[in-house]
Amino acid sequence: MTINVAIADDQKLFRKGMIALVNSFDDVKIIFEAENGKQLVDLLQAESEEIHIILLDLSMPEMNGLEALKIIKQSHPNIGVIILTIHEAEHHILSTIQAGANGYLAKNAEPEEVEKSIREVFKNDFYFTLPMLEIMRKGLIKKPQAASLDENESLLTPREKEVLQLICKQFSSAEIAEKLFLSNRTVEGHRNNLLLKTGSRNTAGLVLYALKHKLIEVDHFSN
Amino acid sequence: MTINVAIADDQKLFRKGMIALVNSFDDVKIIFEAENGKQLVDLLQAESEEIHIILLDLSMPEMNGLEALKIIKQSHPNIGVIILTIHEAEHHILSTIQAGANGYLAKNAEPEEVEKSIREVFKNDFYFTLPMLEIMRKGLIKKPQAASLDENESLLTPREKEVLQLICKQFSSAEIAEKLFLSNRTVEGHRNNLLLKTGSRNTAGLVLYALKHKLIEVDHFSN
DNA sequence: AGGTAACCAGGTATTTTTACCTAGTTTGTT
DNA sequence: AACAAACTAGGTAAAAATACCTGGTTACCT
Repeated sequence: MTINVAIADDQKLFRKGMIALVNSFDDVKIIFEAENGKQLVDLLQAESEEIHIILLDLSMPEMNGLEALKIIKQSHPNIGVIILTIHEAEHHILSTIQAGANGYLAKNAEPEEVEKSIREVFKNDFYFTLPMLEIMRKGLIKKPQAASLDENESLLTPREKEVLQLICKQFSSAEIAEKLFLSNRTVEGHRNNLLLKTGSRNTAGLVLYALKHKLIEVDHFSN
Repeated sequence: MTINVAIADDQKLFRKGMIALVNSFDDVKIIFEAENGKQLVDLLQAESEEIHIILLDLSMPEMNGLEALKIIKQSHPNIGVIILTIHEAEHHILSTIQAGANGYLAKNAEPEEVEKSIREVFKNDFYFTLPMLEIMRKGLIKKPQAASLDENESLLTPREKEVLQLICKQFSSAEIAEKLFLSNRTVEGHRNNLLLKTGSRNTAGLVLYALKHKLIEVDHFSN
């Protein structure tokens, strides 16, 4: 079976080179080419042949690769998209993966890797190199940094955390005191310690601290 | 060349079955087995043969797979670890990837997939199935709810948003007034309107509102 | 030309928070 | 037994936030 490939890249020479290279692979055929994202999307709509793989450059005029990727993934979720790029910036990689990219290929990659990536994406739906997986890992670690930060949580005593959580629920010190059967002054004391320990200037800082250290979740609140 | 594999799983029957299966593959050999994470780590230290792949169960007594994984990745970063599990919960997948897992294999997978995953991890250092990639993507996506909530943002005027952002940066009304060349009373007026419009009871509520409506980002703050 | 919304700003009063103190009790640890 | 840490709670004051008013200006829309 033949793998049908489309390519989008604004650099004509590079594009033509890639077309020649890809067509030299067994059972792999370039169906059409585009020189920007807009054209790619249009040609894809018009194309009658089924496209399996798209080689997509990120930096293109008119409509860049990321925008095109998002559109394509909506209309043709089954097409495997391999990002072609010189950029190795984490940001690019992460945002393309979020958008649904199936693979990533450096423009200075070996010809063998091009072939491999196409076949892998066709077969397994994705192809990522090891350094990329590392970047993905880093990207994943960013959000649930709870693990790295909840050591600091131990900076706060259980009672302080409890008070902090109630502060984040928009209760005043007096209300918190009532809830916890404490004196207002005690709660104010905890509050002061919280400000000191977290290095915050006021309630706003406390809420942000609580969020950063996963003591509360944004979604839990009603407004 | 032979791929040397170790396996850790507390269920003896399953473990023995996997050993038989894996040994049936060409040029793949089980070197040793462990029935919990602790034993795996110990045996790995003692082993003289080079281990290429570890098949690792997550739920094990004594020391679970995740803990073992972290330890192993520190001492033997080049060993490819494939997680064996019945769990398909996102949480497990994400935390194992963060810990450096090289692949993921459902316990009800086809025997062919077991072989494939071992060879892929050995060759490419990782093997993930499509649904897993989807989960990784979801984990990478920061806050896709933005679209649903930023309609409400128009509830606040530009000036109000500006004031709100400064409130979240822990500035007092007086400081905000100074920054924006306004009277303190004006800022207090904006503050009042913010409380009214957002339905908050105090500053804590304002910060949470700002977060929910993506007017600020948690990561941007220092404490 | 009138209406509306955003923006600015003042008055007055109360509540809440923040700052800087001290100090007793309990609990757990060495 | 001594010690530290957590929890409790009080005093005093200043600063800030909240509540409820009023009113003026500008800009934009119809």
